[in-house]
Amino acid sequence: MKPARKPGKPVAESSRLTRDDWLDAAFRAVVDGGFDKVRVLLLADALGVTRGSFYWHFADHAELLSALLARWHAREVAANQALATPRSTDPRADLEHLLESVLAHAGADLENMRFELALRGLGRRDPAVARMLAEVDAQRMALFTEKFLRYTGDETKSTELAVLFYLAIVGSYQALSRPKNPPQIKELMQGIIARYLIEQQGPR
Amino acid sequence: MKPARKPGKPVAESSRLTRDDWLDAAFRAVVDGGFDKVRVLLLADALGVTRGSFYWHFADHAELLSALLARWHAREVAANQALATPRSTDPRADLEHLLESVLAHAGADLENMRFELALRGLGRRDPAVARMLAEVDAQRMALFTEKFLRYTGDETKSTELAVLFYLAIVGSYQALSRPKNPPQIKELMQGIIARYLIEQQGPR
DNA sequence: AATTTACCATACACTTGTGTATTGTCAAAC
DNA sequence: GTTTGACAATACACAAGTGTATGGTAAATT
Repeated sequence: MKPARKPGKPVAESSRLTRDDWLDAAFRAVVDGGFDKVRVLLLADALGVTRGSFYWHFADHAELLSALLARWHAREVAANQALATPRSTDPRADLEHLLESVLAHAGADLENMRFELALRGLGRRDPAVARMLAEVDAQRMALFTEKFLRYTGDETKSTELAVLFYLAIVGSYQALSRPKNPPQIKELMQGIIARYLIEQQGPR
Repeated sequence: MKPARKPGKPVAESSRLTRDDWLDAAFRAVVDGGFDKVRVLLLADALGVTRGSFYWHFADHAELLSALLARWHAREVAANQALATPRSTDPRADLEHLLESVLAHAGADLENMRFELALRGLGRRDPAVARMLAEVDAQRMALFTEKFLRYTGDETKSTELAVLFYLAIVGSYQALSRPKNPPQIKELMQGIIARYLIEQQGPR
């Protein structure tokens, strides 16, 4: 009846809250409602406490936001690093795996997509956020370029296709956010790669 | 010294304001600052009057917003209709003209792009806005499909390429909003069309 | 010339958000 | 078993935003 949460246990249903619990709540608020739904009272309600708790864990509202952004950035950089090492010796399978990883499918992916979308909205007003996004975009674009290069062998072709496909993925985040679109667009892209783009290729 | 503004004269520097002046001010506020910068006091300051004027022209803040959205929607539908009738007998030139029209270049185009970006942010919270955007997206996607079809002759190929390119354009609105990108991406797309995608074609 | 009409200013009430200060409480450490 | 410290509740002050009521003014009508 008394969970007795030890440090390091992400139980998230204990009696006392931690700084990360507030960050998770803020993340959820961004996902379903945007950054202006990150308000201290709303988060406190969601967590079942009052605002008094918040100002123990964070100096102010701004600190919560910057911590949230820093966490996102660190996770994205790590994810990109993980994707950088090829998971397969087959360049085609490797490229498709990258596509699947960056495209949003459902569940947690969907949440990350919504968060990133809200983040891009922030980036239009906050230059620091814009820089952070530009850095992550550049990393992912480099990933695409490299995978396309392994697959096609053509340098300029790879950079151009990487730009086109990555921009299409970013665009799909919001122009096609209706139900059952993510699977569609994934197969569409795979089909385009297979049928139109790579005619005169040969894996090295 | 006294302009004596007659009805229908868009002087925009007269003594008294009109409803459209407020809409223009709201548009500007959205372009450089987003929808939450559309506040009655800020607009009044920008227009050189006080908030008393606003509540003569509009019932409330919500009416201003819906009028602004309605104006945008009407203009976009008109623009799409204008683009529907081919401007050239050469399908390739027609397709490239569509690309140029939808891509943002500079000046007013840039402003429209920023507005639409902010609008997509709104659409994530307001289903009515989301529907409006989806309708315009569908119209533009149909345009792309038709132009590609005229160019390639292949039905499924055209729809797939239309989706890919239109999504890339939407993505370019925000992932590449740095200076001197719009011209780059335009030529990148034209190059991709010319070099990779259309190999086995012939205009009908 | 008088009056209406269109537009603007001023002042107030209300709401919603942050931040701060003070006090309360439970569990662990001593 | 006290004491300490991490966490939470309550209450207040403050700022920024909308909306409303009411009065002022200049131009257009008549």
